[in-house]
Amino acid sequence: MMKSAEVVKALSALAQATRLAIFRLLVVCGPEGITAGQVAEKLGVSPANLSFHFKTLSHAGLIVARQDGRFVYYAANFAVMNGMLAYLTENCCEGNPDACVDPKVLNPKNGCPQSTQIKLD
Amino acid sequence: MMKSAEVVKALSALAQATRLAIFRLLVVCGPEGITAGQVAEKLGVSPANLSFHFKTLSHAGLIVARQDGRFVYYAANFAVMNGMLAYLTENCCEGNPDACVDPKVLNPKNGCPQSTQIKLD
DNA sequence: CTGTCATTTTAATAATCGTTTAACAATTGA
DNA sequence: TCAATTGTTAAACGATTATTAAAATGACAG
Repeated sequence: MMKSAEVVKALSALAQATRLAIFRLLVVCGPEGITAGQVAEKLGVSPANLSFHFKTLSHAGLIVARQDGRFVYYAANFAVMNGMLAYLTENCCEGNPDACVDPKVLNPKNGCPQSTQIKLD
Repeated sequence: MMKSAEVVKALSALAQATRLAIFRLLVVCGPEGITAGQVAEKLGVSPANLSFHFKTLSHAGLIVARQDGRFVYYAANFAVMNGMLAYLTENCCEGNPDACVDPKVLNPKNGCPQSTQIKLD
């Protein structure tokens, strides 16, 4: 179970347009991740600014970096993301979560929406 | 589907210890909500400060207010919360969400964890 | 080595945010 | 109406945050 301070840190990290876009891109890319340069190109962010935001996300535990030669690969940390989501919804509706049900179909294994098409923004 | 700016607003609203505690309390209380005074008492927050944070959460669409006599009841807006969570996990792992699976058992109807005990912090 | 590529760090600036205090509504019951 | 209760608003202050440009690091190919 995550602590409040950790969750606040993770939410703060995501509460910024550029970082939210970075994170969503990494979520789509899965555990292998993509290079910092690819992220910069896809999102049109300057290297210095991107590095600043990577650090914030990384410090919050939401992404992990792995160096490969000259490149640095970044990937989403799904455990922390899921921990944060669980913290937000814990004990919802006094143990009767059906009271806040959403019609969307979600993957029962991880609570992610079951979409077939892939697109961002 | 929520827009990036709305999600950033919702995440910003939750990215603060007091507001996160307020929201979690309201999530547990369900759609009926509780009064501002009860929240103040449970969390030990001054009325002025609480009102300030209510406004931020309300402006982000995460909570709704309803007046009843002298009291103002606040309740979590589950639709916006679920929309925010869906936005974060959209298209995860290029449509193979099993790659980021979490062992926790989640309610397939809404993605909330299935807990039996109720407790905060 | 030397130069180039990929990324990070530093420093500076402007903008936003959280808390407190005090004063201000709105509702109700005597 | 008067006073008590419940909650909101306004102003002021210190603290945090995002962006930019420039310099610096680290890795590799020739």
